[in-house]
Amino acid sequence: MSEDGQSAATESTDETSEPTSGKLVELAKRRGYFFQSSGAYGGVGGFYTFGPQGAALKGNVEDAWRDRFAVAEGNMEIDAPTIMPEPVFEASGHLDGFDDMLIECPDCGTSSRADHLVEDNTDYEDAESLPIPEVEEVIAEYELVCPECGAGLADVAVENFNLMFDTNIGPGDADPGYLRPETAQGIFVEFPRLKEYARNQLPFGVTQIGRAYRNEISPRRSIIRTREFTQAELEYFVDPEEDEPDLESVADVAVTLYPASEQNAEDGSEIETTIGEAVAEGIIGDEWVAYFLGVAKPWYESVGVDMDRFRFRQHLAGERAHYAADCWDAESEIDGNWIEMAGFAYRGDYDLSKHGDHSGDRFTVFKQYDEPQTVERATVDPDMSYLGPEFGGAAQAIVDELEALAARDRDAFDGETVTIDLEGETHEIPLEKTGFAVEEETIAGEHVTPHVVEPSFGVDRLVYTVLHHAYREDEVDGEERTYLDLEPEVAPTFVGVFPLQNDAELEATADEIVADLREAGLSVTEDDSGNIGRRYRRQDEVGTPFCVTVDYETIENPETTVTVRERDTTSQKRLPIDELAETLAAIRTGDLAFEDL
RNA sequence: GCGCGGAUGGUCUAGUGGUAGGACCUGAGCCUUCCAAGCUCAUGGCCCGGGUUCAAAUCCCGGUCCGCGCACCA
Repeated sequence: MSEDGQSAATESTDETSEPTSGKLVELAKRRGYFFQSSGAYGGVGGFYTFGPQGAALKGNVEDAWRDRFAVAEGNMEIDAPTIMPEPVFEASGHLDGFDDMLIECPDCGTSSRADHLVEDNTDYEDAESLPIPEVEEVIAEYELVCPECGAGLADVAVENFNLMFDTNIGPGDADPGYLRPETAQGIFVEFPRLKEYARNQLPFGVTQIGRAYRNEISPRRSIIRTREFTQAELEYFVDPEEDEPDLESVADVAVTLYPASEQNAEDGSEIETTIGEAVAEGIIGDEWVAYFLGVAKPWYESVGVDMDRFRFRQHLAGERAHYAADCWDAESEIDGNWIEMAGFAYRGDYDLSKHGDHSGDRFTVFKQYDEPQTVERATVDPDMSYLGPEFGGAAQAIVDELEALAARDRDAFDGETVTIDLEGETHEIPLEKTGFAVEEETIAGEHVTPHVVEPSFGVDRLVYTVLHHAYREDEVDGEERTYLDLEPEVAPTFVGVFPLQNDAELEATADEIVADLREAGLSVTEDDSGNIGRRYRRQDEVGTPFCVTVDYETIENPETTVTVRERDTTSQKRLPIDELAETLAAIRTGDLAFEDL
């Protein structure tokens, strides 16, 4: 976590320019946000447990995402299994595409892609499709060497490494399955049924919040890169020819963009613009992607991402999947490094077409024309009682050719006989034996494969960013203080309730208040230990926005008020107990501000 | 997976070939009429497995985990 070099790459924006990751990870461990899993058994790499505060924060973030991307957009949410059978991943391309052949140099230890080595140094073009023993043979035959140190790689084993966790479905290994490497496939696979729920009307969107698994070679940076993580994904299915996003509603959203052209430029930099302008100037190539960027930005802000440390970065041509026309990431800055929090991709019909090809089902939507179209169609209905005896085994081939010919060249049926060329031989078929006819057909519509726009969010990285961007250090009355400036909407604990001192009467009143607030649906913690300042600091450190203190005025005053203390400013106001729950609930939903009390 | 560095109560850390000390936290009590105060007491630890040794938390080897760099990140 060195400061040099890294922080120079980006202009840090505020008082937290000093790296805080170390301190944050320590706080997260101590206060129950997240920590290494299975610690009692030595820990396991790339797996983290969200503690009591972390699970609540993550849940709140997921709820906020659901409100915005499912409920507010009118999309439907599903919950698919995390394990799916092998054919799903054959179709999706993960079985091949996620599979790397690695070969490790015995001398210098460098790992290289064995298939790339072969392709670069031999005439083989698609080494990835070769079985491993054959790749090993080729390496030995061509005496390929390590690209780093030049050591010979003949007789070095090629390891197959697939980033997917595999398992067996049921007993034995006849039915392999995989833990999904992204939640998206669970949506795509169910498309034929989901489109029924959408009553075959495009556009429609399906969301899913769930776990995905990748057996990363090297998990890093606490919960930034783990082997099990949570995604919140929206697959939005559109008719590419007709559907258009409501760009107007997000046109004025101000965004920081880092387009590919700027990344490639010598002195490129981020661009401050609006969604509307970026589309007008062609910076964002796809309007759907632009729309969801416009939805995402204010949402990120609402859950507490610092907009001075946030940008959308366009994928460079090289990092884009081949089917993606345009792709942007949402990135946040953590100690001078930009990390990817979400990807917004226009995936075309790639996914649905693949599943349509590989499965027996139809991954299309029937699109009705405004007016039914009448077309003339030439058909044949061959007389098999003639063709069979006449041509024997070739009869079926002749039928196929007649059908093809009718579609291709109606004029061929103008004469007394029809001429068929079949494997060099010419056959004359009497016209009346072909059953040729031109019919009028009414076509009500067509089957179209929808295109997919995919906003895909990493929830863990977002939670990490929210914590990191909320981390604050300041001084209160000369004492150092650490607090988390979490948005009330996502803060895991919303209010702490304290009796000012050890006093049965104060404690009894505090108990009643706690019960009231909990009944109002607020997340409440009660604390009567130590002096009042310590209790305030405790809540500051987990980011609890408000604390209520029951003092002697509360039990003496007929109006029975308590103090409400706000976390960031530590300022206090007195509120009547009977208005407390209602007022705090309104603050949490954003309908009321503490300053206005 | 490779290289470098690291691992001591919940957290942060001191330390030596002779079985560990501090600070903070936490709990109990006293005190206390609003911001980590004070006093008393208490709980709690050498990452795991081998080896060397009379003796290993310390030295050696292997592993696990963490951080960083490389590679990887459809």
